[in-house]
Amino acid sequence: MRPKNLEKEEAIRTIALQIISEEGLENLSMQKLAKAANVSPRTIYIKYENKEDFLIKLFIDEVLGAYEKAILEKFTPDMEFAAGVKKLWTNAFRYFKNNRHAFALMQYGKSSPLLNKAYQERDIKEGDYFAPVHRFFELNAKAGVIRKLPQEAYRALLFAPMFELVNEYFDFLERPKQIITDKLFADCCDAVIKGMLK
Amino acid sequence: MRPKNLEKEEAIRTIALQIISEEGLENLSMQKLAKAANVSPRTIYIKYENKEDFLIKLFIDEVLGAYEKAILEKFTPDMEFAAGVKKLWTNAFRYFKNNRHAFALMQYGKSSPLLNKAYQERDIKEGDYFAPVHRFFELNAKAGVIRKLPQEAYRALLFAPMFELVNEYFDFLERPKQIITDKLFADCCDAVIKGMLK
DNA sequence: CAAAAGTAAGTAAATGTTTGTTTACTTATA
DNA sequence: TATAAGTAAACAAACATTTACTTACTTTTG
Repeated sequence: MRPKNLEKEEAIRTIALQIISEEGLENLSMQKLAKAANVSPRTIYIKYENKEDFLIKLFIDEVLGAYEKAILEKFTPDMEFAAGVKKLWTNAFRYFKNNRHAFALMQYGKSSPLLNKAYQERDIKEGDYFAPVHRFFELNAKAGVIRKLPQEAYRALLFAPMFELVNEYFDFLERPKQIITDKLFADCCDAVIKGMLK
Repeated sequence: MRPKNLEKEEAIRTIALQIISEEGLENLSMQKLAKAANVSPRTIYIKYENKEDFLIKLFIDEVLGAYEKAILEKFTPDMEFAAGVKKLWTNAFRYFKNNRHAFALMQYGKSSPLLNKAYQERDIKEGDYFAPVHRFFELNAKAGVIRKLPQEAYRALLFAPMFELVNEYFDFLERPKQIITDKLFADCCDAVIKGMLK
């Protein structure tokens, strides 16, 4: 049996993210992707059932999974609140800086019904998705360090500004001067922390 | 000369937003839209040059413009900081609750390169886009009420969590119990305000 | 221990469908 | 009656996916 060429599999995923990032999800076609990845359309369909299946797996495995892993590096739920939040923010900033294309598909995850559905299904099925972060909030709320709010509110207050800053960071890459520096990022993180404290 | 039917023009825009919201931007085609709006494809091309032109105008006029108008209602740059932020948040929440389809396209504005480009061009051309909010931050920073940060950081800290909460609000509409209540929304607004104060 | 057989990986080209847009024509009103 | 608004049907190009075939490797066999 002919063994599969792992380089081709990776090229398909990598180039898909590139096209989505540069031209938009609505401009990604299977034929265009195959051509750009130097592969026959059929090759994509060996691994993925159809386009929908491909996009969902790309989103969940390549983007969500890698993001989750990166953000939780050296983070534990029992960290002191400010230190924990700073760790999550710096982890995320570092990861996205090095994975711009993944960030683009991540953003689509918030608007596209297809990916949104995938996200919610995963969230329900895998109860331990971001579980350490859940637990981190829970512990700090119990200890009276932060206000008691639903997890959804914690996520909105803590992560939404971070995403927006990363977005701005990429926008400014195409302009003469970058304003989203590590210093500014840290200042914003402080503001978010302060807002959540009791 | 036969006068144009304004109802048809509106149907085109309304139904486009509906399709984008329910099936995603990538599933909106001109022929599908025409059929759904009970109109010949040609009719769309009377007013709009092509699909790109249509989407950009839909995004800017129907979504951004209406959002801007709604959010600035009874808001002035000289308002006291907490009161001003609360006004912006409640205006936005009310507007989106009544315009779910517009919110969907708004979210795409952050991911789609096409709409993103349109957004940035508008932002540059019309210097007074959200000018009252700009000025509001400027005044409060000068007065020493809030930290001094770039406008981009203010926007990230102030608006990003609000958008995320609206997003959650719509997600929870399809579940047994709504958790994004006016009360929770107000609590989160307080947290954001507190974080920005000096 | 080489050569043949078996097999999944891979390709190029074609499938029928849907796409954005246009053509040739009709309709409604100033 | 002049004219822009509107329609139905058509256009080539691009779409997702499949068909029919070849390739490259593993395993079995003589």
